[in-house]
Parts: sequence; structure tokens; C-alpha cells
Amino acid sequence: MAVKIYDVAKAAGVTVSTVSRVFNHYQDISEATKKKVLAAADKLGYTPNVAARTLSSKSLKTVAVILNDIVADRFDGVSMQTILGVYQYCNEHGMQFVLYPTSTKLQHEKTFGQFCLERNVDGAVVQGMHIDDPYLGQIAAGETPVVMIDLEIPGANVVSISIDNVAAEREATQTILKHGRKHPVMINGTHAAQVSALREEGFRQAVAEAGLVLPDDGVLYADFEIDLATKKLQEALKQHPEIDAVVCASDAMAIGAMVALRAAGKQIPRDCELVGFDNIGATEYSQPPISTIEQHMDKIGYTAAGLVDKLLQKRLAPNIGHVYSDYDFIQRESTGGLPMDH
Amino acid sequence: MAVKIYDVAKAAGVTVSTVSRVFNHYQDISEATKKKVLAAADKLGYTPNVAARTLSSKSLKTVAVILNDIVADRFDGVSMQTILGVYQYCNEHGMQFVLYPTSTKLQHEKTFGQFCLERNVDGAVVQGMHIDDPYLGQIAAGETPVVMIDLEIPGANVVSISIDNVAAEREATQTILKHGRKHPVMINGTHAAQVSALREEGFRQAVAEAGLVLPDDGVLYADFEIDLATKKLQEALKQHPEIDAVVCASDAMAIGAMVALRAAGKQIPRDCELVGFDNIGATEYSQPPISTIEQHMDKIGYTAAGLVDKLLQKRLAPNIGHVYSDYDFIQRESTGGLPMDH
DNA sequence: CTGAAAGCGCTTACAG
DNA sequence: CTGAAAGCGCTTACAG
Repeated sequence: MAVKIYDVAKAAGVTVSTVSRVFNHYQDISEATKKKVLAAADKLGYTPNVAARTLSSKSLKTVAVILNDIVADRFDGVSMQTILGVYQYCNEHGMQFVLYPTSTKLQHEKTFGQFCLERNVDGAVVQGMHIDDPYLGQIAAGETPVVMIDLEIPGANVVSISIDNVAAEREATQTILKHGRKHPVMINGTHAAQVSALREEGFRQAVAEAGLVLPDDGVLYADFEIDLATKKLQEALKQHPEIDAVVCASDAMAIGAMVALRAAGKQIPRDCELVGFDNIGATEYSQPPISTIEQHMDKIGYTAAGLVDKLLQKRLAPNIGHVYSDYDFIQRESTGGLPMDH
Repeated sequence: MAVKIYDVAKAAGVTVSTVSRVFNHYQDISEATKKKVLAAADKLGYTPNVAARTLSSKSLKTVAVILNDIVADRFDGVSMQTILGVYQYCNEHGMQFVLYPTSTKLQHEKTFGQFCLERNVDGAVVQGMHIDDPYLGQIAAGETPVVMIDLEIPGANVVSISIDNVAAEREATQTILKHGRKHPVMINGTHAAQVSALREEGFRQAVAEAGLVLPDDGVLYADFEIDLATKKLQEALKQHPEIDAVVCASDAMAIGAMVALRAAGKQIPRDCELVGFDNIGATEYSQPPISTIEQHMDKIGYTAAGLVDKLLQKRLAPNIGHVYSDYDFIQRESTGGLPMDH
């Protein structure tokens, strides 16, 4: 039933060594035998067994996508985009691909090194880590090439990739402030996410540039949760009914903010502008559509896999540290306010 | 660096056979040596190598999630839910898990059997197949246990799982019709998806039960695409301004429908009720929130993996054929119309 | 209850 | 340019 390398060798009249060489694209194979082998393999429907290859080979590389604490919340197709980006790169470059959903709990049961050994992982693309996760130190100190998405950590074999979060949030905030808004508030995620600090930095820069003074409670933390964003903004609106712009570190929170604004009788964008982050599908079709930052996560995944590849081949310039991917600020109706007189 | 079974054996003063037996939960091991082995393994941080295990073992089972033509459209966290459901089952039951995103194109490059051989796949959970995909015949005729999500095909080793699509769409439609709506229209997906036919059947049943006659153009096909749904409904509204209910085979299309209704000046639910399918995040926070069917895809994934497991152990009652998973009809404002006089 | 040994399906120095 | 052979890290009959 199952066709092995030996069957192909037999059918082609060569040894398994030769078949293996053909399939691994060795150069010094005569065209004639290469043809014979390929024909035999094709006729028999042969495909090399991955487990056997990874076990015996040093050259078959497998890269893992490690997704930490993914919440499948019906909302977010974003992790899937990253996965597909990595998968595509692997597919195009003859590398193996494995997906490993993990969690802070699982990280305590098995070290990062153990996981890599167990699954023959040669390199990894890691997303969703919190700044106090056990894997972080292990990754930084380890030998395994790792590309971290959205989290910069030290480490000789570690490169991080993300968009320029500071610039992106700054641009979004600037746009709103140019419309004459004077009382912006930010709804941020959590201190456990590095991007939160960066986006807040961008927000604060734009506010300062505009010559505005942010009150002490000008940044709310809603842990990237919809309902919490609603609640936090509702409380803030009681203290500061003058709020006329809400900058959110995620689209989910922007949607939560929208609920609060609606409840407060604020019309978007007339009374208050609103901007999110991530460009999840819901923002495009909400009423009004919400302006946001598109990060092109599929591209980030693809690029990240390419970086792992380069890291594996030691072909990456030293001290690369961080790679910036491009983003787009997508303007929709929620920031469509005309410049105001003042 | 890397710790192998031999290292553990040496440290524990036994042979690799014994260590292997301990890790595979053999019964006839003395408590004493078991303790020794476990202690040594723990101290060294040993984890069995998966490639070696799958290569040499008949008992380590690996189940694949095969996702066909996934469009990472920033919209749909639903595939991710299925993946996580399968992953969780595998994790809890000591089975290996692999993800294989495929496409109609890739299906032509490699047969289903080849894929299973190549990756040592013992069983698979398959989602997103079209009714004319190459894999379908191969799966039906094959030896590999497969659980198909949302698509029923024959085959001795095949079981399908889905919610009762007919009943679900029927229930959704009934609800709307009970509100007195007289001119319903359905926006369906594509004939290439089996669920489309079933949902249409449910819709038609409810319409007939209500004593209504559906016009020939009472069902539109929008291929599960947002923009196409908008366009199709816009055209339909020109012909039939009397439309007062739109039943959609997916939430994405419901969101597209909403755009058309808004453009036509129809207020939801006052002038026209609307219902979707899938319960993607966007429906909950749209304005108004859209009623829909929650399929619990994580549970379907988990159950599907369990069925694969049973299939592998030949412990499934013969002629199971199809397993129904439960669903919930979630009523939101878009079907919140009060009963009308007539 | 445990060891010795063959074998899973490949890859890759080493010869020639 | 191609073969013969060792080895990757495990599992599992077969003995004892």
C-alpha cells in the first residue's frame, strides 16, 4: 500500500541513496537517472515521509508558529493571518511547518527548549507572549532562532518584528487632533503587552505636539476587552463629558468604546472621533465604519518565517534586533470630522 | 545538550526499553523502577522525540486538521475555533496534532493518501471542502478515518458532523415570520457548499409552513461574500420593494445585506428583519445587533477529534454516518420586531 | 518485570 | 556520478 523510497529505487533500478539525492536536489546526478527516478516516483505516487526525514536529516528545517493564549473569540481572524503567512513561506521554501498553541500554563509544564527538541523545531515564530511569560527568558538565552512578533527581547538568536507602533498610533492621533479635537482619551490594553506601551507613547507624543495637556486619567486600561472598554469609557465620560476623541489600542476596544459613546448620546464623529487598531472585519462594517491601523499580519507572518530562515542560515546581519513591517492608517467615517473652528 | 532516551536510561540504571515502557504507560513495570525513571527524566528535562516516536510506533496517533481554502479575511475567527477544539482533544488524549491548510490547487498536486503517508496522519478532521474537490472521492474511498465538518459524504471510514442546518435555518425563519413578515428573501451561499442547500431547505420549509408563496427569485446566491450580498439584495429590492425580511446563510452576507437595506432607507428591524448565520463577532456589535446561529465550532472541533479517535479504535457504532452538534439561535435586535397587525 | 535486538523510512559521510 | 552502510531516536515483539 504505502510506497517507500525503496520501492521507488527498485522501480527506477537504482539504490535508495540515489532516490534520496534526487529528492533533495543534489547537483551531481545525471539527468538520465534523475528522470528515471522522478518518473518512477511519480508513477508510484511517492512522497517522502516527513518523520523519517526530520529524524535522519540535519537539513530539513521545521519552523513552528507558537501562539500564546489565543482566545478564539469569533472576532479575530488576525492570528489566522499570521499562521497562513508563515505556512506559505514554509511551503514555498521546502520547510516544515508546525502549529503550537500554548498558554502561560502550558509554558510551565514544558520548557521552550524541550518543546523544540520534542518536535525537532529548528526555528520559531512566536506571537502573543506576555512580558512575564516563562518562555521569554528561555528564548532569549536559547540557541534556537526565534522571531518574536510584537515583542522585543534581547538574545543573540532572536529578532523581533512589528510595525512601528509609536508612529502608527501617533499618526492616528495626529489625524484626529488636526480636526481640532481638544480632549482626547486613550483606551489602552495592558502593561503585560509591550505594544501597549508603544502605542501609548505614540498617543502621548501627538497630544504633546498639539500643545495639549493630557489629564492624569487620560489613558484608560481595558486589557483589550470589549466590555471593559465600554465600562472604563463610561466612567471616564462621567468625569469628563468634554471628551471628544477616543484612541484605542485595538479594534475590539474601539467597538466597546462605541457602545459607551452611543449610550452617552455622543454621535460619531460629530461629537467624538474614534479610532481603533488592527483592522478586524467588524470595523469596516460598523456604523459608522471605524478608522484603524492595518498591520498586514499575513505579511508579517511571511516575513517572520523568512527571517527565521535567514537566522538558520546565519545569513542575517548581526545586531538586526528589530525589523519594522509597514502599516496603513485606514481612514473611515469615525474620524471623518471636519476641522472645527475654535 | 539534547537529552535522549539513552541518557535517561543511563541515569536511571535501566535500559532504553524500560524507559520507553514507562513513558508509554505500560502496566507491568515495578513501581520502584518507574519512580527511578521518572525522576531521572524529570531531572534531565527529557521529552520523547515526536519524529522518532511516530516513525517507530504504531500506537502514537496523529490527527490532522485539514482546512481547505481558508480566507484569512480579518473577519472570521471561526476556523481558529475548530483548530483549537481539535488541538485540545489531542492534547488531552496524547495524540499528535498537525494543521494542514490546503486549497483546491494543492489538492491536485498531492493526493489525500499521499498527504497522510507523508505526515503519518492516522486520522483527519476536514473543513471547508467544496462538493467537487478532488480529496472528496479520495477520502470516501480511502482507509483513513476522517470526520468531515459540514459536508456529508459516503465512505466506510467517514463520519460527518454539523449542526442540523435545516432545523436551524427553519427556526430562524419561523421566528421572523411569526412577527408577521410576509415577504422574506434568502441570501444563500453557493451550490458548492452543502450547507447552503440545507439552509435553503430550512428556509423554504418555514416559508411554506407559514402559508406564504416564495417567488422564483426568492433566494439569492452571494457566494458567502459581503459585497456580493449587498449587490444582490440591492437588485432584489428594486424588483421587490416589499421585502420585509432577509435570511442569510452567513453573517458576512448579513452584514452585506445590512448595507443594502440602509441604502434603501429600510430601518432594521422596523421595516425589515435580518438574520445571519455563524455568530461572528461583528454581528454582536453591529447597529443594530444581528440575530444569528451560534454553531459552537470549538465544540464541533473537539467532538470531531473524539470521533476520529473512536474511528481509529474501531469503537464507533457502524453506520453512524452523521453526528449532529447543537446550535443556538441568538436573538438580537435585528429580529426584534413586534408582531404586526395585518 | 526487564534486556537485547530488530526495525520504522529516511539522509549522508565515505568509498569508488 | 552512484552504492553500501551507519545512524537519527525511538518502539516492540521476543526471550528470559
